[in-house]
Amino acid sequence: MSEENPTREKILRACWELLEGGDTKVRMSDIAKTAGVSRQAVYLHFPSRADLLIATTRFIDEVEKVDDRLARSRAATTGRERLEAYIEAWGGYIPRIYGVGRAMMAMMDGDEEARAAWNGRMMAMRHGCEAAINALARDGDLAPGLETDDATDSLWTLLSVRNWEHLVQERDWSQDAYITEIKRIARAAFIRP
Amino acid sequence: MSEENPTREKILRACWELLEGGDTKVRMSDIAKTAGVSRQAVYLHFPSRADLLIATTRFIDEVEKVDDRLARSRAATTGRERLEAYIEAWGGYIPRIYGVGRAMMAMMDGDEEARAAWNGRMMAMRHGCEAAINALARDGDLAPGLETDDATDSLWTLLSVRNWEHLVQERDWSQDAYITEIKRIARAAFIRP
DNA sequence: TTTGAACTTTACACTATGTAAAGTTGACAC
DNA sequence: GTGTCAACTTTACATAGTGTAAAGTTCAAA
Repeated sequence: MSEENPTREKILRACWELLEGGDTKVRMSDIAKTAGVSRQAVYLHFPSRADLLIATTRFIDEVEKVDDRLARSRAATTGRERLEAYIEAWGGYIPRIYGVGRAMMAMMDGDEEARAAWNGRMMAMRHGCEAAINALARDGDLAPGLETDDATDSLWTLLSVRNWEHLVQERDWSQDAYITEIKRIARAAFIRP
Repeated sequence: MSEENPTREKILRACWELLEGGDTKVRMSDIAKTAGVSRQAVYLHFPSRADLLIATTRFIDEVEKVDDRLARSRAATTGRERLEAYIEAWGGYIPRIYGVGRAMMAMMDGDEEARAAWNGRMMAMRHGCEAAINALARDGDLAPGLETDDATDSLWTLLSVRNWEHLVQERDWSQDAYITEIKRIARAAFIRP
């Protein structure tokens, strides 16, 4: 897991666990307690709460192997397949990062570092959208009258964590129903009829 | 404006103005200073920051006449017209409330009262979505295989403030481009081909 | 001239982050 | 054994913002 320091890892796992638990207000002292270390020990490893959250997202990425998941969608040959594969890959990943993502998003206004870190991740996700849209365009399957840039922004918005939150968390959709519906909308909106 | 108390109104307008200005961290003391009253005077009129924000959204609703705007979409006869009219009405209203909305959304995890108030507004918006979807279904124009409940949730998600934020604030889309694209996606996703 | 409401001023309690520094512990070196 | 170093704990404190409390000011109306 590329984490050789056991205390650091205990803290990261504690942070992950607590945020995953849906606790909306996780304090540094909560994390310390869960990790079984003193609050000050946390500051020995992470200069600030924002840094800890950012490190936690990176840690999750490694443990859950995001890149591998998303890379798989690149194997698809046609644009249509690629679009679906990407929605499945990213859409399936959202629940894994939602806990920490929520905390990061909450921290975004106020902490510039957290904002940049989260935006960076979202821009990486946008590249996947761009690749899918470009593959569609290459096949001549992109809906007529659409610029690839705009279609990329649209798809990126459709796949946002907030939309997942709206449907799965607030409206109680199942993960499967979410994936199915997003694919349906994406097909309808981006693929030439 | 139904606001007979001048000091109270000064505070509400100050709050509105500051949040509209994009300031992400507006403090009670900032609002007091802008309103030209002492910080304590604010607490004389509003028990807490959450209450002030909630009162501000209501104030904006009255000044901007949301209900009137949204009601106009009800005049449309066909489902297709109604869908477009509703997207224009609500989509056009989002920029007016975005400043305060952002502050409310930021406050949502942490303050149950703020959460309930904002969710209430969003559920009211969902009713408009439901009416548009029902009108489409009545005309036999709803895309096949769609339950009206699910379609309502989908449209509601598509029209979320967060999606407007993604496109207009983060990706620099014009308001017109936003409206046009949301209408396009909605047509593609919800109307029988 | 008094009274009362609205507002100001001053002070303080509380919570969470983050800084600072002295004390403890245990492994490893010699 | 003794010393030393790093990692960790403990205690204390600075800071920022919300919200409470209460005494003082002002001004208009009875």
